[in-house]
Amino acid sequence: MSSFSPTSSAIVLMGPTAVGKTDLAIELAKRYPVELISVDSALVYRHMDIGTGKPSPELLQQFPHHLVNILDPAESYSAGQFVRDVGSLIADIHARDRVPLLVGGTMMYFRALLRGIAVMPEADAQVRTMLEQRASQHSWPALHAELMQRDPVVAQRIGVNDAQRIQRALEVMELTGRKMSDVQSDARPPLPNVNFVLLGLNLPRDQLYVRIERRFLNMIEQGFLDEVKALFNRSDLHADLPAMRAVGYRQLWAHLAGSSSLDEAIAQGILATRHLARRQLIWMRAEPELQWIDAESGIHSEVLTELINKIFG
RNA sequence: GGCCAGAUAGCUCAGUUGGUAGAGCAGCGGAUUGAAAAUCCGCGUGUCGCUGGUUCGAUUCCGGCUCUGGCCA
Repeated sequence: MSSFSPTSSAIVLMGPTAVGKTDLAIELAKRYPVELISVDSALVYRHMDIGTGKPSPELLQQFPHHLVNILDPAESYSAGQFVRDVGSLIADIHARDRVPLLVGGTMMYFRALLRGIAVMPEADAQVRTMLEQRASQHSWPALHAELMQRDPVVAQRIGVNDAQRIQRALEVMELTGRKMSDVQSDARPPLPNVNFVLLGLNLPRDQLYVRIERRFLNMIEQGFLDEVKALFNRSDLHADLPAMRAVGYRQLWAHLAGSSSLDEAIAQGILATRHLARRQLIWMRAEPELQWIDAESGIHSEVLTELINKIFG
């Protein structure tokens, strides 16, 4: 059996929300010399603990996770920032003769890490405001038509109603003077020398959906609403922030703002979580190297054992 | 018990001047380059409650029945 060098390998553990990624990662951390890196666009935020399913402070102390609690909810993170952060983390972990275990469910971050992401300017609040004003005057399809003139390659893969991507493409042109399609073609895998071992944790869909509902209701029992209330009461936060658009937070925020009953907000939160899980699984299916692990067997999975043995001998 | 209104997709409902039907939501599939737990796109056969009648043809019109609301007793 061939084996990989631990100091050039990294374990990637991805899975839909509520499938049990954290539990499995902790089990691995108990048994092997790994260091955990969270790959999660919501766990980066402080003060968002219950609704994100963040490991408890005790667990985080015992099994430290990189890239957890690194930002205030008023700030925003990005796939590009993630790739920069994770690159140096992986190098450091390898230098300590340990194996990085990247665990999470933000599939775009995994994609950026594995296949690369172009060097592009960060979001620019002024440019975005300007584009939103133009959109409210002329509509997003009109701006899409403009994009079709200026950068047809990118325009053709963006829907005429996809406000977010139309805005981003025009923003990049505004800030760089280059077509986004040109800029994107520069993307390269950022860590070509790291051997990523891809594991995908999954459960049958109906079981996953049951777990999602149970977990959401459990979060409510744990005081999720109070957590959102504390954020809602902060004068510097608002519903359009990336952090406040997170599943569950968005729906409970809307309830606190008076647009739905608590029961409705809970039902909508569960629904949004199911939708999230479905989209996560779609990303995972597109990953040809991914080895699927049944969450039911978890740490006892034969596939997992075999791959782990290849890394650690 | 009487009167009235309903009964159509998993749910809420629209519709067919009689030629076997379509929206929203759910569900499913997909896209995804600094907001990604975001954003966008695609997919609609279901004894049209049951049963008789009229008709070339009934989910549609008529009768009976069943069930569900509401009102009256």
